[in-house]
Amino acid sequence: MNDEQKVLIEAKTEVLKALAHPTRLYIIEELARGEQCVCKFVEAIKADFSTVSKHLAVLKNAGLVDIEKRGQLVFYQLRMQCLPAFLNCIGKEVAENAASRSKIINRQHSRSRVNEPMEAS
Amino acid sequence: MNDEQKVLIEAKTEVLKALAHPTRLYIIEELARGEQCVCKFVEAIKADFSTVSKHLAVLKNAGLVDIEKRGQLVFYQLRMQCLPAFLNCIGKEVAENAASRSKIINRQHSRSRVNEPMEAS
DNA sequence: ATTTTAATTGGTTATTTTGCCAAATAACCA
DNA sequence: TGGTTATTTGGCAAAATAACCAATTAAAAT
Repeated sequence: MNDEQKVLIEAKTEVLKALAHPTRLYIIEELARGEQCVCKFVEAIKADFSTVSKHLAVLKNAGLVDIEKRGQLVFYQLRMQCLPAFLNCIGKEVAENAASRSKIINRQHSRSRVNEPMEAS
Repeated sequence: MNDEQKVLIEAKTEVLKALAHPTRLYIIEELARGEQCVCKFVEAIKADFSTVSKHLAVLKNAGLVDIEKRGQLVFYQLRMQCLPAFLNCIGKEVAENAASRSKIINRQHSRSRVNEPMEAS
């Protein structure tokens, strides 16, 4: 593995690390349905404002979201268009793997599925 | 967020956590090109055998790889078919984001791209 | 101008993850 | 049988992450 390879892999890892937390994944899935302000997440997640804000900062630094400030609210929007398809695929896999153990995950997966945007090549 | 939602999100997060490490991501990308034995990774990664083995265990527990023991070698194979497409997409994004800063990542991305299997619906 | 509301930042502590070493398995070979 | 090679497991120290509190910034409303 040479240096260039390493740089690229580490950059991709940053993106994956940003996704790899339940709170952040939840935020991403919400954003897949449309932009949201920070306050909405705080409400839904029931964590400290500062906690949510820090998670959002991680997503922003990874390039996964864009920000738009309107009035005193800050709106976050999903940036990486290939995400919904992938998350739906993971959801499907996870549901299949869990199928033998329980049916809860399966049912929930159908409900949480999100529309995937058109492929922009 | 109800309990069912939580269970599903946490299950998906496990998968993403498994991907979110440079060594494991490297392994996954190699596996996308075809099965490999543990010893090949040890060589390429230059880490302790035990370290590589533990990373592989993480991938296995997340359901990302299958194992096949042949003789004294253990072969790992990629399981989640939607991974290559997603990793290629992340690579593209990362390359674009980095474009202004440096051209290294861009060049490397073209080279590391991996073929995506047919969509199995 | 001051207060209020929304959000971010800094600091601290607790938890999780990682990587190496040494020891244990497991299959093949002499 | 005993030895060698490939791999996994257990344990521990070091590094990275996460969550909360307090303090700060910034826009809006009074």
